[in-house]
Amino acid sequence: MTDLHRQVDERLRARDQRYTESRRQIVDALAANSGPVTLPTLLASAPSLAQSSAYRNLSVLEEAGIVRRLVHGADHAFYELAEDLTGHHHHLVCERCGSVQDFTLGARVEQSLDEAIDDLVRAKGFAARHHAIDIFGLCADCS
Amino acid sequence: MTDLHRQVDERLRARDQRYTESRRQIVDALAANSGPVTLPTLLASAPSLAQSSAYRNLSVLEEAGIVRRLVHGADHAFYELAEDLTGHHHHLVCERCGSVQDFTLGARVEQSLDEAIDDLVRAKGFAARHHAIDIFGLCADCS
DNA sequence: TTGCTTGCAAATGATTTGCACTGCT
DNA sequence: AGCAGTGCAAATCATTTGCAAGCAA
Repeated sequence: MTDLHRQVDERLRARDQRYTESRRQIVDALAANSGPVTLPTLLASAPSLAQSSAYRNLSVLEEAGIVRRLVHGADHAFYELAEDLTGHHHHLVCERCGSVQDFTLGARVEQSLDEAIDDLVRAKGFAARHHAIDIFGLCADCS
Repeated sequence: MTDLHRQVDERLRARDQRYTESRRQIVDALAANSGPVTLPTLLASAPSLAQSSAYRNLSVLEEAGIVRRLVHGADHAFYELAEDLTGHHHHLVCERCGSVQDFTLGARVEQSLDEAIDDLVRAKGFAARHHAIDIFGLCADCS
């Protein structure tokens, strides 16, 4: 059992949930992909899963802080492993084909951004949990 | 006729579309609100509009670059005037009540971010059109 | 046994679309 | 007249949910 699976198992147990075979398949499929995937893509990677179970399990995994759900206006939502399992990153979103690709920013930029956000959020009385940067445009294949 | 209406009219004409009373009502409602609004909110501001017409007109306005549509996972999408009509800004998204609030970052931070993004995007062959920063958490009312 | 999980089929609900009608131009 | 815009009702489609059966503790 890999370290990833151990962490997932732990978080599910903490919420009195079992780490079933279906859930393991979902986590494997998400870990295998380089970026966020849609439900149809996910089902293609784990053909034995029922669609409704996939949705249900993704929502359990999301509540347990294992999976993050992204919505960018395309038909389907995208799913990826939570940042604390894979590392902080952001997304390039193709406005034509809807694909989503990960990227990271240098520590310097992230830090100055964090500081600016801290100030702002304090002034507004907003309790920030995380931030996301999306870059919209055309991916290499579409442009 | 205000400057805003003049600009909208111009962009619609450029696409052979008319600036009708319904569309004007939508633009007024969006301009009157401080942040992005959902369709139900919009309809409340312009009760004589049919729901389907509101959706149809918003999509026309979006294609003409007058309106921007935001999707953040809540039930409804949010709509706001395009940034080149109102100025560059970002969003605080409340994870409990789903409300969305605008904010701006200092020029220094925006600039260092722009530079980082330029480099990145060039390396990936991605044609960037715009970026968005979303901060997720709990708004002042919900926390 | 008890209760979490699953798969199937049916429901939900935001958004889109067909169609007939109204109103610019 | 000719065609864009509108409202109503019906369709679409991702996602959610009810329910009966399977399975782990």
